[in-house]
Order: sequence, then structure tokens, then C-alpha cells
Amino acid sequence: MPATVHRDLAHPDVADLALADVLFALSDPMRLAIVRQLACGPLVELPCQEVGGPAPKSTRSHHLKTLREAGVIRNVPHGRERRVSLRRAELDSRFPGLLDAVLSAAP
Amino acid sequence: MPATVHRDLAHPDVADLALADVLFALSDPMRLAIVRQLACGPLVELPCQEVGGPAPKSTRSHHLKTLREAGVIRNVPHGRERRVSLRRAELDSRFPGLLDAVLSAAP
DNA sequence: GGCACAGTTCCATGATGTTCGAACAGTAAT
DNA sequence: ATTACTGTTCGAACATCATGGAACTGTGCC
Repeated sequence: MPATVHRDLAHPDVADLALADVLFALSDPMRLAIVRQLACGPLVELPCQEVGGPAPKSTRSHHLKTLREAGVIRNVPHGRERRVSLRRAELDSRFPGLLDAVLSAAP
Repeated sequence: MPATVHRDLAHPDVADLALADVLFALSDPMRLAIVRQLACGPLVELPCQEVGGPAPKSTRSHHLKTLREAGVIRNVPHGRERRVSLRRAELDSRFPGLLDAVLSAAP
């Protein structure tokens, strides 16, 4: 598989999300920070560059991949960049209260 | 440090619990199964033998250690064995709704 | 005391995750 | 077309985790 930036990346269906995978995706400080950032208000869409703080882009991309494959975030092409957003409604329907509990936890 | 079975094992204080550590502890199928088992009713206390299904005791002990150090479970000496239980109230006070969300998730 | 039992710790092995530079591929501008 | 920009993928070094057998220790029973 070539390194195509703008291929439609695989996003798991809501019904296929595994709790353990979601919990693992959220169990990393940087990924947790990304999720919190995307949860700051409704419909937050950010380019990959602007999430996760200062880190090499390959590292950031790796964490975004982990979150995406667990079903936590969406990552869609948008012009020359990619926009990342929380799959909040879908996550809430599959694991009610989980995201709220994680987000409302004291840092 | 010798392998003393009945030393008082270290249990982190509630205020020191880290969300990422708790989420990681819960992100493993076997550990999740243990937590679910301990959550079947109030005040469930079980010997280590009886949690986590069929697995070598060293493997079971490893997972119990992970859960204990994250602050998810308690592990106290009791006669010749050890009793394991959920730190439910403490967990609820530190991360409200988290355990409920995890436990109510469809398997 | 001696023995069986429960469970932790040690150790080694393999699997998985993290990090980051380098190469690569769309996109959009000049 | 060439160039700059964004972000993914590859590859490799390193770290961490999972698994399970063996050794060991506290406890209770004989």
C-alpha cells in the first residue's frame, strides 16, 4: 500500500468497535490530549498539524492512526490537508457515558 | 525483594490515580473480564484463583498486579489466600461514571 | 516440625508499541 | 511543470508488555 495522503483511510463501523481497543487508544497521554482537544466544543475539526502538541509528524500520525482504528476519531481529506474530529455521537451510542467520563476526569 | 505472598502489597492512594493508567489496565480482555467478575454484585471478594479464568497463576498474578497498581482493585491477605475486590467507591469518586460506562458496555 | 496450598517474584522469550527520520504521494499554488 | 505544503507509510532502534515455568515464602493443617 503506497503512502497516499489522500486515500480514504479505513474507519471501523460503530458496531465493530471493541471496548478494549478504545480504552487502549485512550490510555496514552498524548492521545488523551488529542481527544480532549477535539472535545473542546461541538464539531471541532482540526488539521493533523494542530493536534497533539509539538512532536514529529510521523509520531503524531501514528497516534492518530491508533485513535482512528479504535474508532475514536475521524480523519478525512480536506483540500491539501486532513481534518481530524471526534466520533462523539457514534462513540456515545456504542459506549454510553464512556467519553463523558473520560473527558470530565480531572487532569 | 523476596517473594513474600502475604506482605501488604502497595495500593496507590485515590488522589494519585492516573486516568491513563486506569484506562490501560482496563484495555486488556483478561483484565476486563476480571473487573467484570468483581463487579457482579456489591462487596465481591474472591481469591486470586477464582478470577480471570484458566491461566497460569503467574500470568494471573501479573494482570492482578497491573490492575492493583492502577488502583482498580484491592488485594489483601486473608488466611492462607488473598482476596481480590474492586475499589469501586474510590474509583467512582476519582473518575465518576467511568467504571459504570465500562461495565455497562456491551461485550 | 513437616507438608500441602495460595500466590508473588524472578527470569527468559516472544509479541507488541513507541519514536522518529526518510521517502513518498496528493493538493494547490506560482 | 515545478515547487511548497500536508500528512501517510516505511524501516529500524528501542522500550514495554504478555506469557508461563521455576523458585520461593507465608499460612494453615496434620
